[in-house]
Amino acid sequence: MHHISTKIKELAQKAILDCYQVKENSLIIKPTSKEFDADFTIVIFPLVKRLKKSPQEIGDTLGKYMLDRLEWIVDFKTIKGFLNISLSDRIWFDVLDDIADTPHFGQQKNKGEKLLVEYSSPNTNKPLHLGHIRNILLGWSISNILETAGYEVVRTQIINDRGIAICKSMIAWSLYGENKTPKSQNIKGDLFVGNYYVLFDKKFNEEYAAWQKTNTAQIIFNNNSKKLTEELFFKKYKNEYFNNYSQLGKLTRKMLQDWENNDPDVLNLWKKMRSWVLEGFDETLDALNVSIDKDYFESETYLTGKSIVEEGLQKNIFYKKDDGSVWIDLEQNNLGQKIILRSDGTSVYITQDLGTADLRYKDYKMDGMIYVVGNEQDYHFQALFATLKALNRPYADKLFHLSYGMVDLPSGKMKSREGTVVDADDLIKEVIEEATQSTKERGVLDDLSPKEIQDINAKIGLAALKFFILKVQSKKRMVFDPKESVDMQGQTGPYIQNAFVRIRSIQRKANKMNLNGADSKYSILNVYEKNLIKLLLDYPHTIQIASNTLEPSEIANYAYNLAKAYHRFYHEVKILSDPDRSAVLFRLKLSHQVSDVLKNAFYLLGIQMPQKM
RNA sequence: GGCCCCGUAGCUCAACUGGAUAGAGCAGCUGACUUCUAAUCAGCAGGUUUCAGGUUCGAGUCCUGACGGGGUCACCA
Repeated sequence: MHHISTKIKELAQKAILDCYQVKENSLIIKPTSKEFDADFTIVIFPLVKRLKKSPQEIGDTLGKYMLDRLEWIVDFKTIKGFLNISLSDRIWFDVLDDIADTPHFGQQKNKGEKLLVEYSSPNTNKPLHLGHIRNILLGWSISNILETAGYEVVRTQIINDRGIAICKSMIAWSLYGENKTPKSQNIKGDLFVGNYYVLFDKKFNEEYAAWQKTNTAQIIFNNNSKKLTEELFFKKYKNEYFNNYSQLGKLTRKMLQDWENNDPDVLNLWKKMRSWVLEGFDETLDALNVSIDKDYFESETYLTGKSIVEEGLQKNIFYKKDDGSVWIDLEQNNLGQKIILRSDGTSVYITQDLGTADLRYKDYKMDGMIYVVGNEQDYHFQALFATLKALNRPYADKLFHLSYGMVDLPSGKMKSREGTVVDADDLIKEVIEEATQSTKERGVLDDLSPKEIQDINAKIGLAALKFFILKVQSKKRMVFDPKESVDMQGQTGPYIQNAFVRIRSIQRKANKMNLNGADSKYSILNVYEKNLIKLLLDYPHTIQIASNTLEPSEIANYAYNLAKAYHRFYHEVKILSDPDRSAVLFRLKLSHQVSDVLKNAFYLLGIQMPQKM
């Protein structure tokens, strides 16, 4: 019964075959648009040329044929090149019954495939920000969607916990930290460490500014300035200063070497500070109500890629230049030459990713992987996938880059140097605060315990934030207006929650009225009811699309449309006070199914439903 | 400059993948709570889908070329 449209399509194809002895495979069937009174529409135009008959004649012939064969087709009309088909109400009652009888409606059957999803993937030197939030929400949501679409899913991340940037915060803490800890300062661990990362930059800039006045610096400037102003020259020279003259730079590079040589003091410091950051990350993920099954750390995987480099060289998939660096030729994929290993034998970004991929295969034997990473890395992933393909990895045919656009502020790009980065924890706090204000004003939660109130406010605030981000197609760059993100009216998460809460409220009342049981006498659907059933029927299809296109926004927009249709229905139709008992029971049943699907769809987005609001 | 992505109402986004008169929300204006929760509903207004060509019965969607925005072209990640 979930396949009304495919049934109609098949019948239409049969009709074409029987009436015109022509086979038509790419028939288009779609829901009839609102301004016409029918249920499904078959587009006739493509047939006109082949059959050399008028659209009207073809439509009428096919319509009549179908009307005669299927009892639940009750009418048809050919308008211009469109054959509009009307179905009997009974089929929609059957559909609703069928949905109600389907346990876990929307859940597709097991595909027997395991997919690994990578998201979040932060650096352990500063707290998460708005960009990470988009990443995490997309990763979490697509994981849920894939599970519902029948895949087994493993949620992972790769944590960048090594390298020069990490050492900067370690140096700053050793020099200026006075043995303070997140606990002693009562600061969240990731923010605590991030502050030292910022402090390093500040101290380094001071050091650099002082150095610029020295004779050495002036000589360098005079010899190399090439007409640049002093300011501009030293801006460009910063990196070289760090590597060749800076005291702090020297300390930092020394620390990285010591780290790679397993110096116990450095390792201890590194472990301590890393654990602070990771604790902080955990808190943020908790606050967002998401989780990750398995962490991979670059500190653990950065060496493993090297065995793959050996393998690639042996199989002549990679080649070595005279200086010792290793490359792969991806010219036939239009991706040029890609470096796989540095001339000094140390690994680069892609080396790690090759290693991590194999490590994951060893751990999980997955059939494929999805990397949730910003679109500035499109090229990297093309190269990575092509390389894994060249290496003939068993999972190489099912690798996807869920490439999402940057998040801008109304004022423009987020820039850490200009302090315009929106901190994840601040943002979460803010949206919950906004929800709290709102529920307080409206007084709807007054009879609940403080804990329940807090819980509901968190659900509402997070719904606003998450929906605001997930409703946008992932590949599009989006503008994040903090003011709009806490909006709770119109096309928002709370609007959809509100539809759910209205249904719960009705159900509570219905229970008190002892309105239970089934009644099948209700037989005439109004447009609002029919519309809701049609939308419910769309749900599995929507999951399919979202899963195929890796697009949570499909679910977000679907949920909005369903909630909107319910709000309309709620306003236009008496549910409990209708004198016809069979109507009441039918509408309760319909409402219940709507609430189930809304709840499920929101689950797919990682958003929870409150019972009251 | 080469390659990749984006361009739809004042703003934020849709448009079932080529189908009928391009839809929602916000902001603005008007109306609906003694009635199942008004975080709601209805209405008004808002568009040469950046531009110019092309493909065809039919283009916001496909192709070409401009223009505008962003990304990327590291032995960074």
